[in-house]
Amino acid sequence: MGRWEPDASARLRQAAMELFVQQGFEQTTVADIARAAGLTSRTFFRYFADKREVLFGGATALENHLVEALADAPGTASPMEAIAVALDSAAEVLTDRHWSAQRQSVIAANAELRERELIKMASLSEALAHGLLQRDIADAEARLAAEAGVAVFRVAFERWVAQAGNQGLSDVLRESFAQLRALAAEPN
Amino acid sequence: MGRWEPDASARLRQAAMELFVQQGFEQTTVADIARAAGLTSRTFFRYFADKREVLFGGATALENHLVEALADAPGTASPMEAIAVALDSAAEVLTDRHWSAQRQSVIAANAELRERELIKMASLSEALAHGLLQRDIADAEARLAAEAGVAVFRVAFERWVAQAGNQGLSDVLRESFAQLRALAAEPN
DNA sequence: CGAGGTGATGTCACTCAATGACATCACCGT
DNA sequence: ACGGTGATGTCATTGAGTGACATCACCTCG
Repeated sequence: MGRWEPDASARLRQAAMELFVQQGFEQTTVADIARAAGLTSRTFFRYFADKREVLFGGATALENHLVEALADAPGTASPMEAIAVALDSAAEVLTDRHWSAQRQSVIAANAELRERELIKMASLSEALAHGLLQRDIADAEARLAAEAGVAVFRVAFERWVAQAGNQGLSDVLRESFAQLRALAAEPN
Repeated sequence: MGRWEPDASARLRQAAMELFVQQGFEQTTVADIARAAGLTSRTFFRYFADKREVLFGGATALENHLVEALADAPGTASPMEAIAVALDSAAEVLTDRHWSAQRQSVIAANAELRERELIKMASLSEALAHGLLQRDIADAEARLAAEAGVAVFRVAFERWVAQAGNQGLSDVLRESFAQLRALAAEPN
């Protein structure tokens, strides 16, 4: 037995999620979270850069996953095709729809958390654009394809967590991509 | 003569911009800004919800402008066409390219400011989507068109402030929309 | 003209997020 | 045993943000 309980980071994440669900993000202090996890605030900030970040630890992992999938996409794929392949692989990580929904509702209820969510999405977009550059796509084209792809992802993800049925994320993504294609093909 | 110097809000904005440019956002305290404007921190927070907001006062005005332009777009316009019309009207507000560039560089240098910028863009996207709903566009379609349109706007705006030449924002926007059309038309 | 209301600002006290410096102490290998 | 290491705690401090209340020039109304 170690001197300390194991998995301090996971305990903090779990305690934070529970408290946020119970009393909301603002009403929960970092000291509350740390106490619930049997630690001190100082230790919280050793694991998370700030109070919000405790909810976004998985975002970096997701981003890496998608970037790898993009790199593995067929070399013959068009930019949007490659982006679609990459986003589709998110379904491999986001398996627990209920947990995603709970996290989404905490984030939706707080402006600061929505901001953080957005910058994570922007980071994802940049990473995907960078991946397209590796495929000799021109800069503006790559950024635009990545931005549009992430826009599709956001819409699809929200539809996926909110749906009454049990459609897979992949299917919702496919439908949303088709919708964008239709929209952009119209004269403008 | 009034008891106080006029335009407290404008003085705070100006002092903030100068200090941010000189020493950066983080290195500037709210007390610094207030002192430079001949006021106290407490008064700063009466005008701005938080320290970041002093840079984003114009965002609401821009949003309103675009929403009005969207409402004025021809009823026959397709969703993307209407969005393009609305975004084009931004050129009427964003006339001072140098000021925009200066503001952009302050924002780009700080993660918290980038977050705030993103949520303003998201708010713009929501407002535009809402405007499309008024035109009897289906929800998912409206959100997607708005998201894609704002993605185009972001790319175009950055190109506009960074360019060496003197191309108008309208022209850059038109080019970026054409680029999206080409990207989305490709098989995926 | 004087009394009282109004609105913008100041003052004070406080909470909480965040960080740096330094102490503690179980465990591990030598 | 012994010193190093790493995870944690303790303490002090800064700065953002807020609530309660005071101040005071100006305005209006009797």
